[in-house]
Amino acid sequence: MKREFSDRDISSTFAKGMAVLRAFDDQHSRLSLADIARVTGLDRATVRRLTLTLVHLGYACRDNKHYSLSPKVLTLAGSFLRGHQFGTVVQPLLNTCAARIRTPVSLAIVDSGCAMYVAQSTLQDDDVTFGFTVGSKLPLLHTAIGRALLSLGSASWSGQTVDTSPFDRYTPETLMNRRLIKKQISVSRTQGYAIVCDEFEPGVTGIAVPVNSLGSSKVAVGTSCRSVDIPRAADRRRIIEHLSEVAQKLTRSKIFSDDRFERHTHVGNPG
Amino acid sequence: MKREFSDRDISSTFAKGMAVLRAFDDQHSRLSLADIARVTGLDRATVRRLTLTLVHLGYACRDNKHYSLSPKVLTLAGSFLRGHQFGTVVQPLLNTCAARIRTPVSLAIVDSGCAMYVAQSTLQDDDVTFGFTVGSKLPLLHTAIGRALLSLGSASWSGQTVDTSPFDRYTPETLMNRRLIKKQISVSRTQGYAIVCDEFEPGVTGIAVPVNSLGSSKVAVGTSCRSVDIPRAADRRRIIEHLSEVAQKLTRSKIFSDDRFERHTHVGNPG
DNA sequence: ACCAAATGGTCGAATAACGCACAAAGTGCT
DNA sequence: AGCACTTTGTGCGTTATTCGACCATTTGGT
Repeated sequence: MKREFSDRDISSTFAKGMAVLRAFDDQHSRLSLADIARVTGLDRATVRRLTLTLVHLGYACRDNKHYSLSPKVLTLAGSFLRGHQFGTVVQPLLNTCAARIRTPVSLAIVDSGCAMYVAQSTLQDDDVTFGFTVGSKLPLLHTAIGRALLSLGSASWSGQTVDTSPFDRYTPETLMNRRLIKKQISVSRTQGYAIVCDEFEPGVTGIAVPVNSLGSSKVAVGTSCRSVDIPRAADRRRIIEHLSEVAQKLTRSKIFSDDRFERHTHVGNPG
Repeated sequence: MKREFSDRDISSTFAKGMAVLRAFDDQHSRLSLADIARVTGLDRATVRRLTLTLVHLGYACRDNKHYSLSPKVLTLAGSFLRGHQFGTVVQPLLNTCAARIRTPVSLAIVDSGCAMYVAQSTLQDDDVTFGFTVGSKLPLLHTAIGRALLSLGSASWSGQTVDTSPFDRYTPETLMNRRLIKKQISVSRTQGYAIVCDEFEPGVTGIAVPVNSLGSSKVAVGTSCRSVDIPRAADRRRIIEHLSEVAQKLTRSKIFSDDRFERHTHVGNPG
C-alpha cells in the first residue's frame, strides 16, 4: 500500500528535478540550495543532489553558493521552436505583419491558466518595450490576447476559466466584474477580435485575433501599443485586418492544426 | 562498490530524464517510445516512465503512440531570458541595431562546442530567412559569430577548439585548413570583428563582433545577409560600427559580466 | 492470412535515491 | 568574542526506480 499518490508510471525523482528547474523564475534567477528547497518544498538533501545534477549536465551554473540557469536551457526551447517550424514559417509572418502595422506582434497559447508567448516579432525603432519574451505569461482575463484565446474555447470552458481565474486590479480600468468579462469574450467571439484598453497596463491597448479554433490547441496573435497612438477606429481596423491575415495564414499553414499540441491520446483517425 | 561511474551527488534518474527531453531535436520532433530509447540509449521501460512523467508534467504531448515537446518547455527558456533581463535590455538593443543596419542581429554564446543563439532581432520586410531561432546552434569554426566567439578566448583555447571540432564542407568556399582558420581568428582578435563569406551558406556573409572578453562568458553579436547586398567595404564598415556599438552597450550593461554564466565555483576575485 | 519484427505495457529482484538526523561551516547580532 | 541562526554537506535505513525478462498487440512484408 505504498505509493498511494504516485503512479507507478510516474518518476517522482524526475518530477522533482523538473520542479527544481522551474524554481528559477523571473524574479529569482539566483537561488541558494536553501532557497530552492523552500520554493519547491523538497528535502534539502534531495535539492542538493538534483541541483548538482543540473550543474553537471550544464543546465545550471554555480556561483560559489548560488545557482542560476545556464543558457543551455534555451536548447530545449529551440528544439520545440524549430521542430514546429517557428523559425521558417511563424516568425516571418509575424515580422512582416509587425512591419506593416508598425507595432510588435506576438503569438500566444494557453498554458496552465495563462496566455503564454511562444513567438514574438519586433519592430524597428520600437520605443515601447514591455520586457516580454518567449515564455512570458500574461493573464487570460485582462489582456486582448487572453480574451482572444478564451473566445476560442467553448462557452462553458471560457466561462469556467473566467469564474475560477484569480486576478488583481492591475489598473483603474481593470474590469473587476466577471460577468462583464464573459460578455466581452462573447463579443470577441462574434466579431473575431478582442480589444482591451488600459486594463492590464495603463495607457496600453491590446488588440488580438484568435488563430485556431479547430482541435484543442488554442492560439492567438496580438499586438500592444500605446492607446494614444491608435485614436481612430480606422487605425484599429487596419491592425485587426493585418492580424486577421496572419491568423488566416497560420491556420492554412496547419502548424497548429490536428493534435500536435494535444495532451492525450486520440484514438480514431491515425492517417 | 556500485555506482562506480556516477557520483553520489548526481541523480542518474534526473539525468536520464533530461536526456529524454533532449532527445527531441529539430529533425525529430515526434518520437515513439522506442525512438527515444534508441536515441538516448536508455532502457525502454525507463524511457516509458520518464516520458510519461514528462507528459504528466505538461512538458510533452502524447499523440497516440508518438510524443512531442509541448509549448510548456518555453517557460524554462523564458525564466532564463527574463531573469537575465533579455526582454528589457538586450532585445531593444538588438532591435535598434537591426533597424539601423537593416539586417537581423543575433546574440550568441558558446555552448558545448557550438555557437548558440540566445537572442535574435528581426528586421521588417525581412526577405532572407534562415530559420534560426533562439536555441539554434551554429558551428564555431565557419561562421562569423563563431569566430568572433573564438577570438574572445585565449589563443590556446581557441586553437584547441579549432583542432578538435569536427566540421563538414558546407560550401565550396568552406575553409578546410585548420591552420588558416586559426589565422582568421587571430586576425579577428586584433581587428575586433569577424567576417565570413559563403563558408557556411552559399551567398551569405556573416559579420560579428565579440562582446565580452572579461570573465569566462563568451558572447558575440552578429548579423547575416546576402553577400551581394554588401558589396562595398563602406557597407561592411557601417555594419561593423553598429555591431560594435551594441557590443559596447552590452558590456556596459554588465549583463554578461562576472560569472553569471560561470560553470564552476570561483573562490576569490580572479579579476 | 501468415509470420517476423517491432512496439507498448507489466512484474519482480537488484539497485539507486530519498529523507531523516546530525555535523560542519558560515552569517549576523549584541 | 560569544551566541543564535542559517546554510551546506554527509551517513544510513527505508522507499522508490531501474533493468531485464516476459506477454499482448501492432506493423509490415510476402
